[in-house]
Amino acid sequence: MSKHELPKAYDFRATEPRVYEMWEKGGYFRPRNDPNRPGFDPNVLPFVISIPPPNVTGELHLGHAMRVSMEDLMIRYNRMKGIPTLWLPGSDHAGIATQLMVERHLLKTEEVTREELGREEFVKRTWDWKKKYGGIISSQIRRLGASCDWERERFTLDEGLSRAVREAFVRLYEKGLIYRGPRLINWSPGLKTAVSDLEVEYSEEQATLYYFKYILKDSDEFIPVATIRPETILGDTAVAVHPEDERYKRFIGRTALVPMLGREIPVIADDYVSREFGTGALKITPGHDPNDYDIAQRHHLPVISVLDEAARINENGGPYQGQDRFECRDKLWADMKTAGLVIKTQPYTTTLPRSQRGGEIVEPMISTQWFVEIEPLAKAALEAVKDGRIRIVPERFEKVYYNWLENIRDWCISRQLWWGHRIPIWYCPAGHMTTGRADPTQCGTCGSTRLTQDPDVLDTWFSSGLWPFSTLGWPDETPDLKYFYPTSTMETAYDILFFWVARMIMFGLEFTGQVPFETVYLGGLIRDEHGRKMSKTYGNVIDPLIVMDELGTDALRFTLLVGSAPGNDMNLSVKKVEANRNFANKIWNAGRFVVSAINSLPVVPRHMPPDDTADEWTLADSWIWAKLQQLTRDVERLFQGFQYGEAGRQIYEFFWSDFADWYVETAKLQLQDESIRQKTAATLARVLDASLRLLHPFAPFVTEELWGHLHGAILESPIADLARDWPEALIAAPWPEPRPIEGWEESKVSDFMLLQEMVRSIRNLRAEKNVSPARRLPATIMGGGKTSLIHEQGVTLAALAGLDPSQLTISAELDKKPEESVVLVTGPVEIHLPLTGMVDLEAESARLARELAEAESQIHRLEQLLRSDFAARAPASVVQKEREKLVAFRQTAERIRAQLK
RNA sequence: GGGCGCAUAGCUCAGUUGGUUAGAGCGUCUCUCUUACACAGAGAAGGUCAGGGGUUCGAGUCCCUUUGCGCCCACCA
Repeated sequence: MSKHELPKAYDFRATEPRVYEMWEKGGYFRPRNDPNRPGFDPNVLPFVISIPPPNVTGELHLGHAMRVSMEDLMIRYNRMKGIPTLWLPGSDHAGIATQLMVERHLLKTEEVTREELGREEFVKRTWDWKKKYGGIISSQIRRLGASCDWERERFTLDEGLSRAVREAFVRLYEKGLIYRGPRLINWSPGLKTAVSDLEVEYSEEQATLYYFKYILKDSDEFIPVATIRPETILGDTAVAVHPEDERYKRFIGRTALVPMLGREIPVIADDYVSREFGTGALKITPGHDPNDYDIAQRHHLPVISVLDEAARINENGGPYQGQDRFECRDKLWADMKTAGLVIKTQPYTTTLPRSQRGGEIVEPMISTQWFVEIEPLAKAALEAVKDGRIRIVPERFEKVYYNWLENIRDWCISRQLWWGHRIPIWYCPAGHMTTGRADPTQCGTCGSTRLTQDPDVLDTWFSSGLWPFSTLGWPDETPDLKYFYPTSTMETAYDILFFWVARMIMFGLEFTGQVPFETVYLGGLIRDEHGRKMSKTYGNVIDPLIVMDELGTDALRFTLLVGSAPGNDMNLSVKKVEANRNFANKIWNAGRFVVSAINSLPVVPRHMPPDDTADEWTLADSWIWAKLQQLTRDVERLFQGFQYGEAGRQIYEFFWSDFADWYVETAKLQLQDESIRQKTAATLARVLDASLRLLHPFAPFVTEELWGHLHGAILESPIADLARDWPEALIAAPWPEPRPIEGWEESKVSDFMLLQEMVRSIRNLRAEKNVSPARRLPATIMGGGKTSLIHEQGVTLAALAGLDPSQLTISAELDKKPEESVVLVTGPVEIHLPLTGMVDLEAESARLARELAEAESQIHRLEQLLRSDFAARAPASVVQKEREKLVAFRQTAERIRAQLK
C-alpha cells in the first residue's frame, strides 16, 4: 500500500485516540485569545461555555454524552468561526452521591461505617477515593472528542472554589440573607440529613386511610378523623374543623384526648379544613406536616416532634418510644383498635414524598437548619430573563422558570453530611456565631477562644451555583474572570433548570452583578427506543462507552446531535448509531475516492480558473457548487436559530445524496476527460473540504482524519494552490462562508435536475423490465428545446443510466417513432429505448395512458390554481414556480399524446 | 388543581418567518459484489400529517376544540 492509499473502511479505533492526542498536544483546546498569554486582545469577544460538572466519581452515561456532544459542537463551530473559545471542564464533589458511594464501599471492603471511622478519617478516605476514581469521568469525556481546555479543569472542592464558596456564604450572611433556625424541613431518615424541596420527589402510591375517633374530654362523644400516618397522632396538638360545619360546630373550643397518650388538645376552627373531604375534621400535627404547621402558627399551638433522625419514635411518643415509624403505625393502630377508637381503614391512592437519592419516604420535621432567604435573589433572577439579558432556548421553558421563581421558598442549604463545604460558622460556648473569610480564632461577640465549627456542610448546589464564575477565579478579579465572564451559553438538560440553572442566575447576579451567561440552551433527556426511561431495572440502558467501542464516537455523536429538537427528549437505539456509523464510513469512502483522484492527477499543472467563476465548469460542477452554497447558507441560518439537529440532517443529505450519489458518480466520467480532469479533481476537493468543515462539529474524528489526508494530497498535487492557506488541522480551519458565483445561472440547476429526472426514469424502467444492469441500451432521444443540453450531457446521461454511448441518437425532432421501443417522457424530452422482444404494445399504451392521465390531472390542478386568487396574492416567485411546473406538465402531456396516436 | 410537551410511513423521528405531488433512517420487496464504500449501489411498496371546526389564495405548520400518551409544578388529611 502506498502512502496515499487509505484503508477501505474507516478505522475509528486507531484514529480517535491519535487524533485527540494531536488536538490536545497541539494546544487547539486553548482559547486563541488568552488573557494570560502574550498578544492578548481584550476587545475580541470570546465564546465561553462552562461544562455542567459531572459527579467526580460518576461514570459516563448517555446524558453526559449528549451534553458533551452538544457543547463540543457549539465550541467547535465558534472556534472555526475564528472566535476565541473557552470550554471550561470540571467536576462536582456531589455531596450525597459521593458520600453514599464511599460509605457503601467501606462497608463492603472493610466492614466499617463512617461513624466508626470518624469524620476526619472518613473525609480523608473520600479524598483518596476521589483521587483514585476522579479521573475516570474526565477521560471518558475526552473519548467523546470534547475540545475543552483541560488546563483550566476545576473541581468544586478544590482550594479556589472552596474560597469562592466561603466568600459567597459570608457575603450572604453579612447581608442578612442567610439565617439559621428551627423550621419544618424535609428530612431523609435514610440519609439522616435535611434535603431541599427540590430533592423530594412525589410519587403516586397505594396507601391506607385510617379513620378513628377523637374522644372529647369528659364525654362519650367523638370527632371522626382520617389520616394516612397514624403514628403522627402522637404529635397532634389540636383537632380542627371548619367553623361553619354544622356537624362539629358545637365541639369547637372543647378539649379532645390524644389516643393512647391521653394528652389534652383543643378543638379549633379553621377555614383551611375542607368539609367535603374525609370526615371533615382534621388532626393537627405541626411537627410533621407543613399545612398543620401553618395552622398551628395561626392558632399559637405547641409543636411536638415525635420522630428522631432515623424516623423512630422519640421520647414524646410515650410507650412507643424507640419504635420505627412504620412499626409504630401498626402497633398504635392495634392498640387503638383494642381501645375501641378505630372506625375503619380504606385503601387510598395518594402522593408520597420520597427522597430523590435514598428513595425512602421523607418526613417533614422540625429541625434547626441554615437557610438562604431567596426572595430578593429570585426577584433579580426573574428580571434578568424577563428583560432579555438571558435568553432561554426553547422559549417555552421561560414560563416554567418564572412559575418556579415566583413561588419559591427559602432554600435549606445545610446538610448533615461530611463530604462537602463545611458551613463557615463557629460557635462559642455562649452560643454566639462568628463567621469570616478566614477561620476565626475568637468569638466576634464575646471574644471567647473556645470555638467549634458548625458540623454541617452546604448543599452541593450551593457550590455549583457559583460555577460559571468561581471556576474563573472569583472572588478575585482575575484576567480570566474579566475576559471570559459572563459566559456565553449554558447548555444543559431541562431537568436541572431549577436545581442548577436558576441558582446560577441568582448567585451570578448577586455576587458578580452580571448574568452568568447570555443564553440557556436546554436539551432533552435520552430515552430508550420506545421512549421509556433507561433504567437498570428495565435492563434497557445503553452504555455510551460500549457504543463508542463498537461503532465509534462520531457515530454516537452524530446520532445524539441529529434527529431531535431542542428541549425534546430523544429516543435512542443502537440501530440509529449503526446507521450513523455507516455514514461515517460513507464520508471516509467518498474522501478516499477524492484523495485518489487527486493523487492520480498528471504532474503537469493545467491552467486553473479561480474558485468562484462559472467559467469552464461542467453542468455537474455548477450544480454541486450551487447546492453547496445553498447548504452553507441554510446551515448558518439553522445554527443561528439553535437548530443544530436540522442542520446536521441537511448536511447528511447533501453529502450522501447530492455529493456521493450524484456528483461523485458524474465526476468519475469527467476525470476520464483530460481537458477537465484537473478542474474536476479541484471541484471534488473543494466540495469535500467544505463538507468536512461543515461536518466537523458533528463528527470531529473522521472529518479531521480525512481532511488531513485531503490536505496532504492536494499539497503534493498540481492543484496545490487550493490548500495554500489551509491550517494544519481541520479543528482550526475557518468555517465555510457562502460564496456567490460569478457568471453562474440558475438554469444550470434546473438543467441538472432534468438530467437527473431522465436518469431516474430510465433506471426505473430498467428495474421494471428487469433489464440487467450490465446491459448497455441504445437510445434515441428527442430533445426539443433541450437538445443542445442533451448533446452536451450525452456521455454523462449514458453512463448514469446504463445507455450505450455509441448507440445514442439525439435530435431536436423525430420524423417517426422508432419501432419496438418504449418511450419515456420527461418535460420536453422523449427517450426511446428499443427493447426488442420485450415490448408489450398494449401494456405500453396503458402505461402511457396512465402517465398522461396523471399529467392531465396536474395540469388541471395547476390551471385552477393559477386562475384563482393565488396568482394575485402569492409572492411572484412562488407563482412563477407553479407556472414552470404547468409548462413542464403541458409539454409532457403533449409528447405523450403524440406517442399515443 | 395549575402549566407544558407529544400525536406525521410497520418502527424511531425530522419538517421554526404558512407556499401547494409530505422527508430520512431502520424494516419490507426486486435487482446488482459496476474499479470510493455490500457499513454499498439502483429501483419499489408504504402516509385522509390523531378527530372536529376556524383563519387564509394556500395549513403538517397559525387559532379554537375533542381524544389519547408523557412530563413538570402544587400543602388537601
